[in-house]
Amino acid sequence: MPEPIKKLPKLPVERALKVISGRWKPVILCYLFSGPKRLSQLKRMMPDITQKVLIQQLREMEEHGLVDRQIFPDVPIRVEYNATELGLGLEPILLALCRWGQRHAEERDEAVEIADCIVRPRHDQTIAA
Amino acid sequence: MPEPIKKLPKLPVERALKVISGRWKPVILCYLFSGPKRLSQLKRMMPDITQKVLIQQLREMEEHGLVDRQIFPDVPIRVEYNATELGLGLEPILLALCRWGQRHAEERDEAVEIADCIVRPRHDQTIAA
DNA sequence: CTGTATCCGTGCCGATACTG
DNA sequence: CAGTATCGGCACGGATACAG
Repeated sequence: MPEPIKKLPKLPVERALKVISGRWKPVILCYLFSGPKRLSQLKRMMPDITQKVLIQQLREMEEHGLVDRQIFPDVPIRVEYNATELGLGLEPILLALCRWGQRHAEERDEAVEIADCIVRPRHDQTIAA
Repeated sequence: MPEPIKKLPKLPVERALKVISGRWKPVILCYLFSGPKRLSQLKRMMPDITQKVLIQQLREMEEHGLVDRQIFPDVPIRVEYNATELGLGLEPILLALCRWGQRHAEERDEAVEIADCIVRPRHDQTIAA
C-alpha cells in the first residue's frame, strides 16, 4: 500500500494540535516564519535534529498544507521550504503558546534557565474572540 | 524509583505544547473551563475515554499545574477537578486553535463533517502581541 | 545538496480486571 | 464513586548507512 491516508481528528482543537504536534514542527515553523529556507539551512539552524527526521516532519507539514516546497533545477539542485498562508495563520498562536510557556516556567520551575522565544511578532499579532 | 521527575523542554513553545498535548487533555480542559467537574461527570461527558486514561491525564495536568484537585470527605467520597489560573490562561489559546482547526478543515477536507467547537469564549478573549 | 531505506527503543494509551 | 495494576499494540522519532 502506498499510503493509508491518515485521518485527522474531527474536533477542531484536536485537529490543530495534531497538525502542529511533532518533536520539531513548532521549531521548524518558527524558523520558516522569517522567510523561506533551504534544507541545509534548517539543518544548520537545528543541529540536534536528524536529517531523516527533519525531512519527515517537513513532509508531514507539507501534507497538511502548512509548508510549501519549491524545487529549483539548479546544479546542484536547490529546494526551498516556506510557510503557506495556512501555516502563517499559526504564528500568533505559537507566539501565544510561547508566552504562556514562559509564564508557566516562571511560575513553577523558578530558577530554570528559560530559553529565548524563537517566535517574533512581525506585523499585528492579535487573536480576537 | 518513585518518579523520575520528567523534565519539560526549555523552549517555551515546546514546553507549552508538551503540557497540553495528550490524547484527551485539550478536551478535558475545555470541559473544565465551564466550571469544576467530578470524575463521574467527566466520564459521562467523554464516553470514549477509559477511566484509567482519564485519571492519568488528569494527574499529569495536575502535576503541571493546569488542574486542581479537591477532595470532599463526604459519603460516598467526592472529588472535584477544576482548572487553575494557569490552566485558564490556555482558554483563549485553545479557542484560537479551535478556530484555526476549523479553517484548516474547511480549506482542505471540503466535505468533512466538522464537529462543533467545545471551547466557548466567556468574557473577553484576546491575545495581544 | 537533497533525499531514501532499515532497524529499533521508548512512550503513549487502550482493554481489562481488581480495590477501598 | 474514585482509583490502582498489568499487559500489550503501535506510532514516533533517533541512529546509521546508502543514493541521485
